Amino acid sequence: MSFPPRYTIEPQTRRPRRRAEESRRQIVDAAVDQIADAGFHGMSIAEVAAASGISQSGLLHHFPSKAALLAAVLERHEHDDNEFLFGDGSTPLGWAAFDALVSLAARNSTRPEWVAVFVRVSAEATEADHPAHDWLKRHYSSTSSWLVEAIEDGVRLGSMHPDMPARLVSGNTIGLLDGIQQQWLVNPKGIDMVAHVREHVHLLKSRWALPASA
Amino acid sequence: MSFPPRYTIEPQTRRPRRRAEESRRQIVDAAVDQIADAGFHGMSIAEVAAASGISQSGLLHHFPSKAALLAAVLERHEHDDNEFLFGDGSTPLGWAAFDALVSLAARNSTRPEWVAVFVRVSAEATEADHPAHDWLKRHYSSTSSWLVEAIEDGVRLGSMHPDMPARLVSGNTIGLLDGIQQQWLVNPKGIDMVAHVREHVHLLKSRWALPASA
DNA sequence: GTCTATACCTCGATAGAC
DNA sequence: GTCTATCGAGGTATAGAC
Repeated sequence: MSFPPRYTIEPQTRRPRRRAEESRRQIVDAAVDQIADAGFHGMSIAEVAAASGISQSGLLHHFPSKAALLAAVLERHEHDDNEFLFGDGSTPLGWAAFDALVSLAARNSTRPEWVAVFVRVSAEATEADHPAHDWLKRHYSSTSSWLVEAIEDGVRLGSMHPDMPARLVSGNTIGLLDGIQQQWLVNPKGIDMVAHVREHVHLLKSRWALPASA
Repeated sequence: MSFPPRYTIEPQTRRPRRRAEESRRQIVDAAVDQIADAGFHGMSIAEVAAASGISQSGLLHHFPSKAALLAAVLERHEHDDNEFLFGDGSTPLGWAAFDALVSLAARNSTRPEWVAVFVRVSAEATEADHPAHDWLKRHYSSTSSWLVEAIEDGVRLGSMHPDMPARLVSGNTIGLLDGIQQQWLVNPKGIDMVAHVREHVHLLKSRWALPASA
């Protein structure tokens, strides 16, 4: 029979909460790389597990399914982008919104994995029963209405011409951004994403910008 | 011992050549549908075989591998597009090239499966060891240089401004086309591809067109 | 929270009869 | 030219010990 000592140094369980978050972070990191290389269809949770130093079942403990893992990846992507575009809490208005997209292109030039993730998942998720289909629809509609509102504000503020076709311009701008990213992935050395996007914004300004009036 | 009859009606072997071509056509048709739905990664030759009324091994007799089947699909796609753009043997010059792209968008509006095939395969083939990677690189470089040449001709003919940045404009136009097709797949009712592409071409003309001089 | 073991499926491709 | 049968690999997910 043994009594516990009066004063014990509790093993302290090494902050399990903290460890869990660390594991999740590593897993998402590895998933980003895999999706960037092979798309969601092409990614395997076994390989992601191996790359993040955990067993396949260990991974599934944190993310109960492949789709759940994808959701975590997309959530981080969206969070990062929003942080970048609206980090200071303010929403760019008028031409500032288009200038912000040029900055976004510049930032994306430094993160090819994320560009690849976005390009691949967007294309796959076009399918109606893809696990990211709803995400894609939300992404398009929110990005598009953000740009449309920026244009409406620009018109209201007098920096943009009232005849500017907001929906067409916003769809075209988003499409161009997506399309250029794809070309850049195929040929990173040969394509200057920033120059392309900037040229497009110049073109829009040359057609629709009004002289700043007070 | 038996002699062959003097006059025989040869069994005629039911034109095996003809049958083979018919089988191949059906298989490619089914593959187009499958790739349109699930991409190349997501397509399975077993399902394609089932959909085209042949066994899996029967399919592999005509196309020895999955990659070979994809190649056949892409070949038909490219052949159809070239037929449409250069059907009469002439190459559109100057603004006619951009107008031809508007027509192409109109035609694509009637062929969602082909748009889906293109969007998915393009995104997948961005990966360096994808079986369609070389095809994609060739596609981009040939489309791009066609447009660049059309612009150079336009400048030479005096219908386009010499300051028009040919490479940027051509990359942007191709990118916009690709990006709009993707948006259209997600929301066919809400996106008018032709209107978007036409607006872009209008924009370019408003900036770079020169008054026709004799 | 992480592991091993495994169930169960689908895939691409081959072998060989007809 | 088309079939059945089968191989071997690789996929997601679950069960249960530690």
